[in-house]
Amino acid sequence: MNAPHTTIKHGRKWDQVLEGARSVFMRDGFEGASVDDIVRAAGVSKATLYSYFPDKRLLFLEVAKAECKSQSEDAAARIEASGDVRDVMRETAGKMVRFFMSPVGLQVYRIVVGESQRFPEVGREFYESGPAQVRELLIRFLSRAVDDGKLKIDDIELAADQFPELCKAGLHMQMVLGLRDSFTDAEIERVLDGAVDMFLCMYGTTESQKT
Amino acid sequence: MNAPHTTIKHGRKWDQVLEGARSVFMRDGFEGASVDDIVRAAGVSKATLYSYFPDKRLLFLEVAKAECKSQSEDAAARIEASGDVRDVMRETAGKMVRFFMSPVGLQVYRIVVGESQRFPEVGREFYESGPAQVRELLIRFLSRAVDDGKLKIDDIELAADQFPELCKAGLHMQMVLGLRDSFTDAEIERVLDGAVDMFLCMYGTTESQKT
DNA sequence: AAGAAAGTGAACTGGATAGTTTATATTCAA
DNA sequence: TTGAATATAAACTATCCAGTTCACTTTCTT
Repeated sequence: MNAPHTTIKHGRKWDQVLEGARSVFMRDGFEGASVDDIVRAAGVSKATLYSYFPDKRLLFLEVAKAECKSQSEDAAARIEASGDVRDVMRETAGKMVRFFMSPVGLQVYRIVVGESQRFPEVGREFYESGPAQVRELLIRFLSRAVDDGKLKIDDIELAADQFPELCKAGLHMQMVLGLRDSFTDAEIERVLDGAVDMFLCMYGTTESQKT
Repeated sequence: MNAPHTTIKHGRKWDQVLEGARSVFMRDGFEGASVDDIVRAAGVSKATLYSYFPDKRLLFLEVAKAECKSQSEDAAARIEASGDVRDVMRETAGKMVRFFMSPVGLQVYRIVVGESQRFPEVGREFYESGPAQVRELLIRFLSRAVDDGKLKIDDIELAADQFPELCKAGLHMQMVLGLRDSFTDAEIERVLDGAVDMFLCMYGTTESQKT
């Protein structure tokens, strides 16, 4: 479709394989997904799959990285936007939490957690391409806000670690453990509002006391 | 050793099997641990293991529950103690985070997360016997503090979910993903102090502003 | 149209592992 | 001491699955 012969990537079926892998991994997890299922879903032969990806693990890693990339680019667009600190944080919070709690976000997390013990590069690459990107973004955003006198933060890195944790308070664990498979918007907003309130209570200056 | 014939549990080798399973699961994860390894570690025959536990998953669940139980009892002792709110929270924070970040705590988490998709009762039972216990404890503690006028909290359940998240800000994920295998006491204390400061900034009344 | 590159399918290798069975041995209570 | 309950060792069943190979076909390029 896009760029007929400009594809510097790999052969024609690369995307097809990746998409098949994505859908099967998301449905069945890492161990649960058999390579035969993946080739069937991708409509591709096993030999083709193995001509692109040396093994199942690397294939998964590629899927996870693609997800993280698209996600963190999305978050970036939001956070670069200027505007009231509270509003930006509130929107960013929404973006983040809706990703961790999406089926894809949860499944990537589950698999990465499960595999990063046996395959440390899985954990590392996931972290670099997902959480670390968001963290950098937040750090830049917070630094700017501090420079502008809109926030007062001694330890910006700590603050950048605290915020995402607050945003998923209680929610993420229940979903990851399969106790709940969804939350209402009201339940989510309660947590997000709580996160932003608490964050600004600690680090806010003039604008933005508790709503 | 203890209680020669008082053991209402199961036969004589129950504990032995459980201990062997614990050590192998903690070393190799769930999929990584073979039942043959476990029986070897336990010094027990395979048939014996299967006479106590119907399958590998239930065996793991028993191990995880035992860990959680001992852990949450430990946390209970600390939090029931009266004293300055800040001190109790700070100590509780330390307890919690040192458990999540212990090899056993991490490994139980990794396995439970990995398996709770395929086996929902694993997630549920883990949650009930670990995080939910601590949550209840916190809720009771915070309610008391609110009644005594030491804290001001509208949504106590939210607060009880926020606190543990703050305590592991940045730390837990890096360990779970294998990016770091330990943190210095100073690194941990920075996060714990930050958690307590932020929590009390939001919910504190008279005593306990930022240190 | 022809040769090269990419893809196919199906069988195959090699290895792992959960759970069962059985014949034998140990433990323990009465 | 005896017999019932419990434990053992080891072989066995029954799968399952990642990754390879190869003879053959499709697609692309020129």
